[in-house]
Amino acid sequence: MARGVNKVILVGNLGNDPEMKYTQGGMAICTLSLATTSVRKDKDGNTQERTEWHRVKLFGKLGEIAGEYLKKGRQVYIEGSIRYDKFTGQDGVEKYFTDIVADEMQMLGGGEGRGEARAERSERPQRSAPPRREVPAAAKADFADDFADDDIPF
Amino acid sequence: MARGVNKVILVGNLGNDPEMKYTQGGMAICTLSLATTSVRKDKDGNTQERTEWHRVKLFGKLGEIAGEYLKKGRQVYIEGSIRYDKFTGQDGVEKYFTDIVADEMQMLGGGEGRGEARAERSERPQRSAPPRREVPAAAKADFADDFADDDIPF
Amino acid sequence: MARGVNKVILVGNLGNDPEMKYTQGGMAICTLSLATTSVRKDKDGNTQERTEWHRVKLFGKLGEIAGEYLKKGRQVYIEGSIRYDKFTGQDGVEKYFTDIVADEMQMLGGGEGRGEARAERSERPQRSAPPRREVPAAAKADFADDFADDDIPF
Amino acid sequence: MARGVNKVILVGNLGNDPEMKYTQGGMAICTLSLATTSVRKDKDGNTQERTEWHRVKLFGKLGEIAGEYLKKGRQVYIEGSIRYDKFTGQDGVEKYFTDIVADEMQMLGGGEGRGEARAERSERPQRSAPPRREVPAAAKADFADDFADDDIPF
DNA sequence: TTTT
DNA sequence: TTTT
Repeated sequence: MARGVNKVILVGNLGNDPEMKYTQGGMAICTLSLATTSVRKDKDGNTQERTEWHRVKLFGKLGEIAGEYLKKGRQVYIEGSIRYDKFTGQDGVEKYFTDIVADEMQMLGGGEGRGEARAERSERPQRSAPPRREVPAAAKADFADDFADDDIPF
Repeated sequence: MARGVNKVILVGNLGNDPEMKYTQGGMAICTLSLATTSVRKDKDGNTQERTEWHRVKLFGKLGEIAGEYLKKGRQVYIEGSIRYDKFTGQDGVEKYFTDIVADEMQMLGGGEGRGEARAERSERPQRSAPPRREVPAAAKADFADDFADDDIPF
Repeated sequence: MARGVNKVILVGNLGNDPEMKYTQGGMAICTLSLATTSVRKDKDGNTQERTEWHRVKLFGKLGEIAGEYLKKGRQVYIEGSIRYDKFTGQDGVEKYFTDIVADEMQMLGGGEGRGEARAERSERPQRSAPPRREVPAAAKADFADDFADDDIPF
Repeated sequence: MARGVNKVILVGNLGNDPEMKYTQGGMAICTLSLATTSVRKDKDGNTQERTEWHRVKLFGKLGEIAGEYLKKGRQVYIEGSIRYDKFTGQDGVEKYFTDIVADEMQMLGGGEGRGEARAERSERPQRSAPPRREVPAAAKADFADDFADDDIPF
């Protein structure tokens, strides 16, 4: 339920391996650095490239799958929403962050030894049993547990 | 032409009237502050709202139309891409900005005295003849002029 | 979970009031006829319009909300997927249908007496208690019951 | 310019090599058969798959690039719109077709010998010089010619 | 800062 | 069949 639409669709390549963290409650938080590059010709006919590096967050089971299967360089489809956050550092300086919170992830390219995974985020992040346990390549079906609300970082 | 997909779809309401600027070359830059609100129930069953304020930039003719027809409170559909920028202030502190660069805009809601406009951005921002001239409600057809590349702020 | 992405985003106006049906199990099936119009200039500079009429299906609680709040003429945002079906009539002739199966719906325009509703479809269609009962304007939170699989028409 | 939004985003694999046709004016029409598969668990916990076969049309230069680089089995990203058509056969029977008209195409998977291509459709289909000529892998930049309107099949 |  |  909401008022408005906040939707992001990305296809890009990972600049690094996924970074994994876990909340006290054991929920996975996976952070991806995802590159999308646009190209245009300038007035001299030269090709100008510009790369955006998106910080993508995946929570719960979706984050576990991402951490398990994604690797630096891998191409991935992400669907989610934009979230803007502001923190004040110890130095009193305000810092701004923009994240893409993923609802859905799909590995692209298939092929040799690349595995296959796709998952969608349930209504809200779900407890993952023991962190880093073996995760099936295709998730989403058994998002079913409940989470202590304090665990959810948004 | 590009490598990857960087697509944003927003439906929200304007928190303020559009802000207009013009480059030296006369190209319009319209900035919108657009709210999207998501709602979820916390563990106590209370409704939790969270509003994201998107900074949306519209260039050239699309920006002129936005400036002409949009008003505070108005509901609008935006399609575009995410752009991350970093500037270093005179104090030496780095500042980060995230913009949604609009490719397409459509006013929603119709009705009494609300006008109607929809436009898409051409390949790259286009020179607008004299700034603030009368703009037809429905644009896109005559994006045809050329721009000095220095005018394009990205 | 899936292989591939099949996503549709529509903003349009209803050509008629919603059509409601219910499965034997009591699940609502709401069908909308939604118009989207594109415009282009032909070589003579004349404006050419073309309207697509989308057949949108909303199941379960999402369908109940649509049936309750939407009316002919109303503007609506739909997110969903395309589904192609083939039936063979009694005359032995094959008939093809294309539906947009909605995952999410949001009424647009707000304003006087138009109500407000937004909902998302849960993993799979959910049983609605008694058909046509009073439905809150904003759903999605309590998609929780289970459905006999025979009820699900896809 | 338009009233409404009619947007489709697909990621899928080609069931066949692209089919190429050319209008009398020499414009390429490329037709793809693109599979997207969704998976859900039925009440017995069995995995149920359903595959949609989308008929995707790419016109002009975009169609030439598709014809040149895509092959059966290849994974591709398509952005476009839905178009419904009705024809009456010689037998007097009405036939219905649903096409996805592509505005943008991007080959996925990259890697060994797979080439790389992405293109966007210009405002309206553009004349391609000689059909089947050598086409650069990344298009979109020089969509510039004009087309006899009769050539455009929609 | 919007909207319902 | 809608809407502007």
